[in-house]
Amino acid sequence: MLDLKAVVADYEGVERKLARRGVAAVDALAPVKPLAARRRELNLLLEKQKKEQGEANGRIRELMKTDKAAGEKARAGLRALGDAVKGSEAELGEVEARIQALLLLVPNPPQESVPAGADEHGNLQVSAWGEKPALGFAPKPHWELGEALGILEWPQAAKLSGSRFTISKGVGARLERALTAFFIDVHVSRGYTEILPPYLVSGETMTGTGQLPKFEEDLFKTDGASPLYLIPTAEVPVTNMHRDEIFEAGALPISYCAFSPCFRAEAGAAGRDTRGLMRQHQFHKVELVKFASAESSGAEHDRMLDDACEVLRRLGLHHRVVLLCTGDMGFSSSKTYDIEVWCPGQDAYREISSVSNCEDFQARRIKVRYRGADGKPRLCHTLNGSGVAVGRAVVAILEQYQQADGTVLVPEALRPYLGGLERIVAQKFPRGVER
RNA sequence: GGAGAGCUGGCCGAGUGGUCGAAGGCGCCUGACUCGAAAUCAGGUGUACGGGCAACUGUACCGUGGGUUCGACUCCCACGCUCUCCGCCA
Repeated sequence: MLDLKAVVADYEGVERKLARRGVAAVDALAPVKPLAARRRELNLLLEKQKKEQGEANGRIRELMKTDKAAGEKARAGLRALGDAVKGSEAELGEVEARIQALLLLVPNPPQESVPAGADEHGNLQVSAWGEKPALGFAPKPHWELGEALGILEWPQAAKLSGSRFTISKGVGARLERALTAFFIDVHVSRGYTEILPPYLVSGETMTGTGQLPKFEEDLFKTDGASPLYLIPTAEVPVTNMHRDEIFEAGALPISYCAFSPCFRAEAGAAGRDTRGLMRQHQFHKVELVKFASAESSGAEHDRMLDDACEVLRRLGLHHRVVLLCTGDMGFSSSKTYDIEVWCPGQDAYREISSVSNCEDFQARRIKVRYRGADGKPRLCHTLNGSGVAVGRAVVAILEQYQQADGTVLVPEALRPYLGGLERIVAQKFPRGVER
């Protein structure tokens, strides 16, 4: 959320920064301007009225002690003043609620260093690690490999839940569990604290990180009197964990890693990535979250990117890093790097991690602050990044480590987590005939 | 799910209609004393929004939201959360 004070102080400046996101962002902000002016008027009026009321009440208090009759008489005249205060309060509350509702729909302005662009074609490659493995045969996509190996299963999943769900079996299931443990172990060794958060959260929590109110159609929601939402990423509960808190100076940065399943409605993605593991309603992810000071968030952002890349380096997975352009960034982010891993079976680099600096955009919504050198509370900067998506790591391993005979080598770093397994070979599981 | 108790400042805790941002204590900061520290003494110590170049200053905030009242931490209603006991349960 934008700072109303900043919007009022320099409307044109804020507008110019927002314009890099496109006209829709500017249009979202426009109606705030007249409301802010009205809010200021009401604030001044209300303070004046309250001061009058306070003074009048003081007089009555004294009167009641000395001359009860006169006091009773004075009471009657104050009714109007009390009503006026209530009226002003009501209108101010209404105006503030409208401003709030509008500001919640305005995206975070991009940092200066973010390149301009309308969509993913404007993204900028900033680095790459490793190279495309020389397979020497026509690589298969992971869905063919997974099915042939018997470790990934879609027809049965569709029977249970419909499209965009997968069942992992045998080594396939163990592979996800192994990757999860491996990712967490790497991040913990590099200073992150492990968190296992709730997977269902309130609407308030979803609003704190920016999923609501604008992106409700992307979320799964429970029925009932007090509905809850299924988290689309552990970023949501972990970032909201410190809502309304003030950190003492020196406590920052605070770094968390959290495994969770992620639930996404994938509204609007009809027909895209319908095969395989790429785009599921439910997937697993290890998420990184940091709370940093305003001064250090840029450096922490780079460090988080490196932490996410580290797990891919240890797995020997070829990948590249792109800096997202203004048109491709998420709502809450001021700057985002995507890590794209090479998927030879799809002949494409596919996103496996997204590392964002939200600056104070989320912190303002959830009031997470820290004391600066002067002892005054300041908003934290929040950062989040995948470290990394587990299902997509399975995809990359299957596709990059596939062999001509259809087996898949296990990256060395992962073998201790799989009981020393060096190679995934076809497995058979009991199966009846469908009738 | 049922019954009871409670929710006040960083923490503990007083306050049952008016002078309460709120007693007292703890913690923390500053100063005095000390070679230094402890102890002791004195002073200070919240957040938000607004006004002022600034020193400063106004208003609000006692779980949340309503209501009663000239005036609510204090009375009424609803909700949330915590704790204890009972039931159920992986």
